[in-house]
Amino acid sequence: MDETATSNPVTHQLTSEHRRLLDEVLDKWSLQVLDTLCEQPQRFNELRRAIPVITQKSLTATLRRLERNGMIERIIISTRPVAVEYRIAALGRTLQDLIDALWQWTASTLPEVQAARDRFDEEN
Amino acid sequence: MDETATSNPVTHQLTSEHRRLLDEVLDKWSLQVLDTLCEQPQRFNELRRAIPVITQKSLTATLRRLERNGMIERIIISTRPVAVEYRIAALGRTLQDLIDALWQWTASTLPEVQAARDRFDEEN
DNA sequence: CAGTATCCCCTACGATACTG
DNA sequence: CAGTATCGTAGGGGATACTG
Repeated sequence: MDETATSNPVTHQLTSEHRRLLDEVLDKWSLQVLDTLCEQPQRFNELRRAIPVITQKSLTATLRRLERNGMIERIIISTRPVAVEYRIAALGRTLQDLIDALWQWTASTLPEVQAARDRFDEEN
Repeated sequence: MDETATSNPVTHQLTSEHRRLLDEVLDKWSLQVLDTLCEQPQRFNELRRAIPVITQKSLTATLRRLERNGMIERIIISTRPVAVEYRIAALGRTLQDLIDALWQWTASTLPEVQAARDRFDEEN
């Protein structure tokens, strides 16, 4: 589908559009939400429990943004107290490996990063 | 080197430390700075020219943060008007493939994302 | 249950001016 | 050249209260 950037390590076409897409998808809470939804569909309050530190407001905003960008789907189940289920969309699935790679990267480099921080802070 | 998270897709140890590391390294300008430095070391004003939209202030802040986290090195060359060179550090190199993957992901999915946005916006 | 609606703060960022 | 210093603004996000 895309052989645009196949062997083109240097000249990226980094428009602000591309950067803003990453901004929207890699923002403060998105990774954790996507991560959670990659495992299985979740209801709104299930997500709150899965990510306890997030506020309702931020969770709503994150879900709306991800839905708008086609990363997740919002499914309304018309029961009496309405139920809403969020599930990862096909586009969101394409991010899964990247997200996993990012988490693994943090896990494996955090110790060295912290050492670097300590060095930097005491030099300063 | 790390077989910690090799076959562990579900239970990440997502402490706030890990998330904050991503926040510091994947912030608004970091990707572009790292990307540029991965190609070759750059002086301060070279970086400004490579990323024209960034302000001095933001570039300085980004460079300091990346240096503090061990991603880049700041090398002072004591000439009369002092020269400073920034270069990618070993830790920063470990991010290179991830960054490339992220850019490629944006490039290949942006059209679909925009279609999703259009759909979302007209439904609303 | 799944959200809105407010208020409020804080800091990220831009713009501009200045400096060793 | 490679930055600091200062001012000002927009909005991201928390806390809290309310609703179909």
